[in-house]
Amino acid sequence: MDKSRNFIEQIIESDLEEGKHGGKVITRFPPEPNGYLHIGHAKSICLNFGVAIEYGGITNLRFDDTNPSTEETEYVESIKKDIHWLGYDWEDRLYYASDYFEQLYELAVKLIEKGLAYVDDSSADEIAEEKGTVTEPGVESKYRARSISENLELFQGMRDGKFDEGSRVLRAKIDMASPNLNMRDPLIYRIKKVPHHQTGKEWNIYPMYDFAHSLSDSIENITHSLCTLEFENHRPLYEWFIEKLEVFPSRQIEFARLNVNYMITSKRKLLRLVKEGYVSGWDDPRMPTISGMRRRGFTPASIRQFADRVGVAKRDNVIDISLLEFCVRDDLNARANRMMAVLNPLKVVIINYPEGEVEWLPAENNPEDPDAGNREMPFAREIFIERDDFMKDPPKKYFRMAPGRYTRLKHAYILHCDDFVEDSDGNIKEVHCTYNKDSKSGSDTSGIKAKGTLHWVSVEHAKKAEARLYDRLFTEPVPDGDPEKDFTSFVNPDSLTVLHEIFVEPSAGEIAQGEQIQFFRKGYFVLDQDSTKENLIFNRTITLKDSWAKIQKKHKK
RNA sequence: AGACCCAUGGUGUAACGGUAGCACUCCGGUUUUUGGUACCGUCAGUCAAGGUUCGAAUCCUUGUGGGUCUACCA
Repeated sequence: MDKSRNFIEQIIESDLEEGKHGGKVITRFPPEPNGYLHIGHAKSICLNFGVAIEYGGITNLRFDDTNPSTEETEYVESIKKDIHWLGYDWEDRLYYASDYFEQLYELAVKLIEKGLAYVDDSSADEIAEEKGTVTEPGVESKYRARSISENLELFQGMRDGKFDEGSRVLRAKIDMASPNLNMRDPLIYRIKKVPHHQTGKEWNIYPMYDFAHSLSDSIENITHSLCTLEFENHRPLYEWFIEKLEVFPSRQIEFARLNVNYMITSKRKLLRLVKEGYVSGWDDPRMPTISGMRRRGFTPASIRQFADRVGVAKRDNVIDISLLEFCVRDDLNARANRMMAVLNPLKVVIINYPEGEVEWLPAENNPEDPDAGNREMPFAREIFIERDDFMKDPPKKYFRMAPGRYTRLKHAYILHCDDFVEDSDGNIKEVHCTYNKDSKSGSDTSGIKAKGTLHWVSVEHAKKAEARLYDRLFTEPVPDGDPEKDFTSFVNPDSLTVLHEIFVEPSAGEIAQGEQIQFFRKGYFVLDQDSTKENLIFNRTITLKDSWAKIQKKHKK
């Protein structure tokens, strides 16, 4: 059975068959260093690096740093870290568009010499005015007919800093009547007397995106330049520069950007969430940023799997976040060791268990992975169980602990619930049970059948910890889809719940930062970067699927 | 409304002129010392109308619906 190919893979395979570019495949990931990478970038990274790997090619990392007023090295560093974390490597091919500023300048000069570019003294407003509209053609600038030598001299003057910002631009001379607005004499250089994070004060002019991107691709011999759909209308311009300058023919191919419901990926809106304090920062575990997902406990493999499963096509899409959640659970189920933590404790006293006695019971680390080995858990007279694992008056399908019932403690014994203590308000204070000595896990000869299996920790041995429970950041599937309401009004007030006193089994105190674990029956967790030996902090990556919650929900209705 | 692009179950994606398949979700079931996992099953789709063809999701035409574009941003 052949793996089905997306349309980009099909293009590459057909190019390969034709022997185009000598069978080479070179892609690039071209982030602008003006923000943090998010889930949408992850798709692009996986696509670009993925197809190169698939077809024996290479992928360059190139920072598209042509606008020094919004870009910073802080972003350069975070972007590099995120790509490596995702599992991809550009080896020694770390480039910047700014590496090519001199070459790009020369190419602009060449365009002028060919009579295909001119310096325009018009103001931004005038240029906008003369651009025309979608239904009306534009008007040619009065500076359009300048001589080549005058253009050359003025362009050199722009470079030398002789003119003020905004006073002049270099434009390509194409067609002011083109139905494609991008072809109506687009700007290719503007004056910006702003220091650049890579080139310092060397330049007074900076190239525009279309010019820089097309020609940077060409300079790097990029064979397949993959970008999102909104650049589709730019492709004729991309090709115009390459054709007129007779340089390496990179090809731009557009695919649909990734959208995920209950998430937003607009850099501007993400910035607002940070600036306005809805989240703690770019790496808040609720953010769709790569750094946020990493802190949340998502694994690189799960994100790669997700990127693979969403597919690549040209139609607009909104992926159901449950697919991402599935990928995360699927990966974590296989690799996360199980441990026990009681998030909302209820004390159980095993009245026939000797006071002061402690048994260390072997506990399997991961039923999905026989090589994961065992650990030992202390068992004693007083334990904590989860508060909602006991009900004094249980409904029909409830099969956890209740008076008169038998319940299994995972890796330990079967308990019979004898009695419970409640205060005057009806709050359960503690539960009294008797255990059956012959029901020990692995050597159960008691013959007792227990429907439910509970997690637990020994009161005496458990460590206190903090848990941060995360949920979807928004309450609406498309938070920015309502023009009437600001997306911030849909921030989920319950997206973060902090539990200050949970109890974890002793070995949970020894896990490494960033190590994913499953708290038995409660979900996948990871140690947060704020965690210390004294103050353990666990981030809940995601809950387990919970069919009991589903049953409850159905009965409420 | 001018140009360009897109249209397959609830969601996403295959099928390249020859039996509409896969995944997620939903629903139901089996197994289970995690109400997890695994496994099985149910429901459910070619935007519309013409045309070409023995045969159309696929090619053509028209329509409809959606997206992008009028930054000295990328």
